[in-house]
Amino acid sequence: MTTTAKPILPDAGLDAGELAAWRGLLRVHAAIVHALDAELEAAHGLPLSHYEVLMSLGEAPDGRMRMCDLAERVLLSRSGLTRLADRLERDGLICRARCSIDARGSFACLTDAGQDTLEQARQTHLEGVRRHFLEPLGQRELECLYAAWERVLPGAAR
Amino acid sequence: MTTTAKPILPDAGLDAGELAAWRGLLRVHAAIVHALDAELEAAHGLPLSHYEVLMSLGEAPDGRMRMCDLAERVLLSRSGLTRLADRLERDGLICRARCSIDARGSFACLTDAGQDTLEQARQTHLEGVRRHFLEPLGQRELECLYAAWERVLPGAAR
DNA sequence: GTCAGACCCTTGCGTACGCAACGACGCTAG
DNA sequence: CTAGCGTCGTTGCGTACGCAAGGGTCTGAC
Repeated sequence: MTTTAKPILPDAGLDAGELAAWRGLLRVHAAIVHALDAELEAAHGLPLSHYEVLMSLGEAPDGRMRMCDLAERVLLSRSGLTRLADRLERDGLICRARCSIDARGSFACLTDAGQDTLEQARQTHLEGVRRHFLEPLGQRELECLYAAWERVLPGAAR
Repeated sequence: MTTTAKPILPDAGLDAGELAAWRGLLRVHAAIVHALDAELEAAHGLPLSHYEVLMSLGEAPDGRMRMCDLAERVLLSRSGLTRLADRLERDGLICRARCSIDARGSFACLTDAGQDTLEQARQTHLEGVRRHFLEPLGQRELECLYAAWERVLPGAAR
């Protein structure tokens, strides 16, 4: 508390402020992700994980991305993304395309249906992020969060 | 839709600062949780989810908690906790006790082995939380994070 | 040319989780 | 007492994920 640094014992527990910052991260993350997922599912039958893929593709040039880049973007393992892409392909929201330059790789491409779904779901998702996360925070907190992320994981927010 | 705050288009995307705050939350959470889990597993063969149960019990009076309270504490569904408790019981780290007051309920209780494991793993976990999360942040950022959590999810940090 | 090693995506397998349903039990009203 | 409803923990079932292994492909050294 009074100590900004730590002349504390090596195995000292966390003080109240540290604990609050840490537990808050876990609880806020869990609560918001759960709420966003539920809202997206209720409004469009689309899980958050699906939306995140569509959104990533929507932001990418030509609406397509290499599978390995996409996996990194949506915080999934490659095998995890393979199966998520399988589901999205089955639903007609994306399609795969062989990469002409590197025959090892393949692209995930947004289909027209995927684009439509993305545009509809986008409203719900943005509104949810604003309501659950951004609106309660002021400009000061937002800047402070960004600064914190940059210190903890440089480049995490791009 | 009728934007309460901003005079932006109804479907306006997030600006750079908002996006950074939001994406940072997702990425920082994923990175830290993954790192903590890997370190705990490497050092003690204990997944983070197991540790969180032991820690919660260790903080509770008499080292025991009702299953439903414990589930809420570790951010799991009741069924999820039932099976997690099964694994911990099989490993001898906790045991179940019938609740004499309410015969519907049961307690999860820390065993001696569970206490030992907790004490060993505690060092690793605290050190990880400090190194990955607390140390990069200054006192100012910590307080700001706490304030942010309190606005987003009052009481989230207790 | 070709061979070793790295990379990309997929697949087999094991595991962890949530939802819904269930039985056991507590609580309250009548 | 007992009927009705809510709560507690568990279980069946379906699903999502990661790790490790595998086949196809690229690259660079020789």
